[in-house]
Amino acid sequence: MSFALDVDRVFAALADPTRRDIVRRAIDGEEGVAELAGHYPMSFAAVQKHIAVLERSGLVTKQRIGRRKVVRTNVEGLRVARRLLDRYEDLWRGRLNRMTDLITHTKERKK
Amino acid sequence: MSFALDVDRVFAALADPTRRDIVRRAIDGEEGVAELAGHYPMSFAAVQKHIAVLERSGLVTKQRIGRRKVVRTNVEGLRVARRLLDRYEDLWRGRLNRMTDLITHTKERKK
DNA sequence: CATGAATACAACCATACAGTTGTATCGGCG
DNA sequence: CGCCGATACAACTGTATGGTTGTATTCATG
Repeated sequence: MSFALDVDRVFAALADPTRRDIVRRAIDGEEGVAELAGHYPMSFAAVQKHIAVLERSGLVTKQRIGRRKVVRTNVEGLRVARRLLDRYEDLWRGRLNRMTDLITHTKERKK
Repeated sequence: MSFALDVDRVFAALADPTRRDIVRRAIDGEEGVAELAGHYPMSFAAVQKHIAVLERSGLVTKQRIGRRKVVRTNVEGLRVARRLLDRYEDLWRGRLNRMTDLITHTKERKK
């Protein structure tokens, strides 16, 4: 399976509009590489490469169905990124709390 | 000020561990460029460039304090990325709901 | 108001990436 | 089995990126 889910690769993969759109479409997990390629104004091979990038990042997987390979996004990959952003938000809130504490402290000192 | 907050740049900026660490540290908004540079095993100029990338993406801003320029992360930039990931999650849930509907429908047909 | 600390910028190198075209492999189906 | 639909891969081009060193700018402060 070789499931990397490397944070660097996940964010790098999401930094391209074509790839984000592939991720969106592949949520339904119905289209093969060729169908996906049809939606973008670039060569088949280019889209194939984008999908390969997404695959290495762990954001999508491919599964053989009939004679096609269906691309499907792996929500867990999206959650890895989301959790990281959530941690930053937590730190931010922590900072706010510390600032509030400081203000409170100051006020008490002033009394 | 030139506040971009371009999604592409935000994700690209987050795709580097050094830059993510700068974002984390700059949440407290206390260190200047030189202090930040001290934490990483690379040249001052390299860190400066990383900060410039973060600035162009809208993830951090700089503010002159004394003779330093203090770097502080802009939470709104993080939220832009988070919202996008949230939308994917919504689509995913939507897909799950549609699948459930389909199953329900099938069951009813079987009855 | 001159000096030096702090930051910015330019030029350069190596490597990675997005796109192209062309060729090769793979596997379902007549 | 053999064809062909579908996918993969290789080689090449232009451009962006991460890193370096060196020089320029800026401005607080003694």
